Amino acid sequence: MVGKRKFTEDDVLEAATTIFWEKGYLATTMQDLAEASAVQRGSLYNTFGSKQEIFVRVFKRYTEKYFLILETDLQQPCIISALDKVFSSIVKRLTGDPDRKGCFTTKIIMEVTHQTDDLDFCLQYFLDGLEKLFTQRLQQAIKDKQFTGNAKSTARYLVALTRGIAVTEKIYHNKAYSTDIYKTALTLMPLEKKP
Amino acid sequence: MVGKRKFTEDDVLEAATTIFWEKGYLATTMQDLAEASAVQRGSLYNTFGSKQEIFVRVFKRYTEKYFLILETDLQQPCIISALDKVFSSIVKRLTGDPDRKGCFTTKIIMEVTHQTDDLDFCLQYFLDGLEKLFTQRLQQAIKDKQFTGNAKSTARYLVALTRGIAVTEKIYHNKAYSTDIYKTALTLMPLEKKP
DNA sequence: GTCATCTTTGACATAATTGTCAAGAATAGA
DNA sequence: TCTATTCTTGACAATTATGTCAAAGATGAC
Repeated sequence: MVGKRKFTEDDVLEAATTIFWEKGYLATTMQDLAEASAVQRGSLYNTFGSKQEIFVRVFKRYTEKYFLILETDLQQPCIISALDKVFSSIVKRLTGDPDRKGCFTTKIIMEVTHQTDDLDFCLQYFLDGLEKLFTQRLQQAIKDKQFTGNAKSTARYLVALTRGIAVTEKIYHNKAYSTDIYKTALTLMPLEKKP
Repeated sequence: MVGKRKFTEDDVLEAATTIFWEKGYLATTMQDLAEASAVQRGSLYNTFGSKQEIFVRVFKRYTEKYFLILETDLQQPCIISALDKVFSSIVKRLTGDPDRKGCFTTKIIMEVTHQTDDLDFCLQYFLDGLEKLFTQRLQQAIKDKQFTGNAKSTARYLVALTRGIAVTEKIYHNKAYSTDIYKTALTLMPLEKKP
């Protein structure tokens, strides 16, 4: 059958996400994407233009979903619970994947930063978003007298910590290990429980 | 001139380190390594066998050098100074590279973990080594009454933090930003200055 | 000086990837 | 029904990587 589009762009992006996640950006070929999405290579070029354009859309799509999850996890009334929820959620996702693909964004950041401006923009936008969400929540905690400290600096520190856990988790893939790390970190923080 | 080896293995490994660092493992070709080391592709196969074997030797070589630096930086008598030295040393190296290659080991970990057992072993050996060195130093600090806390958990937390800084630094490449992160972290730690 | 050994070197066949394109087929609108 | 449009499909040429190998040159032990 020829003449009418036989796929949705979102389905392709979903399939492409898996492939990019597994193989990384550079090692993924248009052939891989075509097979994974069951769409001909030519059609992918027609629809998306290039591998990079597919990737940018994949990454943006992933970013939006990630922000939603983080925002939700942060909505606990108590800052201790909120941060605990964020980290346990991260650890759960990382260690719950039988394929051990690891953290998608961290993998991509370490692989493709400084290759093209379009990619750089996506990646920085992602980290900026994390920082912003943590900062907002910490500012709220300060207002609520649950936190004493600098919101922005602490937010950056927490962003780095999430990335660090992503890296060590890739090697050890051990829930107890990753949990120990973030519990240790949270114990150190100037947090006060006021529900 | 033919008949006698015209290169040293270490020179090849040094050149290969740069290439792997810049391009990552998968994207690096034997052709790249041949050009960078000025050694024919055939000679590389003769001498090392395969790209993976070259890489394993590159990574082990790098690991040894890294351990030496970390061990040295940790040898400050005061634990506060020791950790500050370690992190400032890391940040200095990362932000001091005009090519912005980022952290070699973190990049490789996120790229190639779970591809082959040989690679996995190298990577885990590296992280295990970091943890061990941090643990030993923290145990010493406990003896010196400079630190109260769990040495092993804290060591793992510090390892994760170094990896996290490596990731955020890759994006922002900003010394003040990275410094802010580790200073924020160190401020939180139960450290006491006793020189 | 001779010979065995160790390397280099260029070549080769195979395979994979890329980006493009022309031909063909289904659909929608007039 | 006719036509313009849209998309699929298979094919193509160009490029690149891989792993191997035979020919040939230099060296050192004897």
